[in-house]
Amino acid sequence: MPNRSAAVSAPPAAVADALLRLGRRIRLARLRRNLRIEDLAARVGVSRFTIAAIESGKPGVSAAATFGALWALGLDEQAKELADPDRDEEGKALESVRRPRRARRRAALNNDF
Amino acid sequence: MPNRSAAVSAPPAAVADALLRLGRRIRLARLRRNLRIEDLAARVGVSRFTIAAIESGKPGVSAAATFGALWALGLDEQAKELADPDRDEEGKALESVRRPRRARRRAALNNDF
DNA sequence: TCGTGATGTTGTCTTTAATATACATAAACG
DNA sequence: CGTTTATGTATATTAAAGACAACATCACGA
Repeated sequence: MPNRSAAVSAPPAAVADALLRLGRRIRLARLRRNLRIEDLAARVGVSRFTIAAIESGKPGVSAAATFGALWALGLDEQAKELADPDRDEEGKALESVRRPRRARRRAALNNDF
Repeated sequence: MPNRSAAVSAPPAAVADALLRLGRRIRLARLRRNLRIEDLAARVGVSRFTIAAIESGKPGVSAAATFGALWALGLDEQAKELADPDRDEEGKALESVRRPRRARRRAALNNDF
């Protein structure tokens, strides 16, 4: 994504690792199905270079291409459960009773003194 | 992802839905933690507009930004298990005994007749 | 082993993702 | 309420994502 963002040009190690692992797994799933990069690319609707980028874990590929690859391989079930609110124990614990539509910084504390 | 690719400009419904759902969930997780878009953006290393794009399910956002948001919210555990080869029953079933490093189209079938 | 074909690599070009700024809107909270 | 401020929207800018072509490499199967 243009105009250098730290998240893409130098992602946190955890993110870079996740993308690398996901790429290797997509490649494995593709080979298991005996699909060429080009075959998968056609199913997803991108060029073979984009699939190659996904499989090598490049940070810049679009989310649509990445999830599209999972979908084209029939691996999108788990993707649907990503960030499931019911499983977000930390989030549930932190959640206040009311669920605001906007976050708010703690009060400005503009009191005198 | 520049240069219009069908996968991004008009993703399959299943992919578009997945991105929309993921975006809504990221927003919910952020609000539960009482973070502003800007706060999350700072953690991820992108601008607030990119987080807004993720939360609205835009297909073009980079995978690094998307996974970075999950990571910054502490929701990356499930992401690590995406496309787990051990759970890919279809893939395991299709897999040949040998695991080739390249897919190959079925024999050219150039036999006479 | 040999030829075919899948994948890697390099380079160019086009399109657009991501940024930044400014302003509008509307939700929180006192 | 009324003020504060988070978020939405619009525009302009810029750097990179993605496509395409050509060639190199090397794995696979006959």
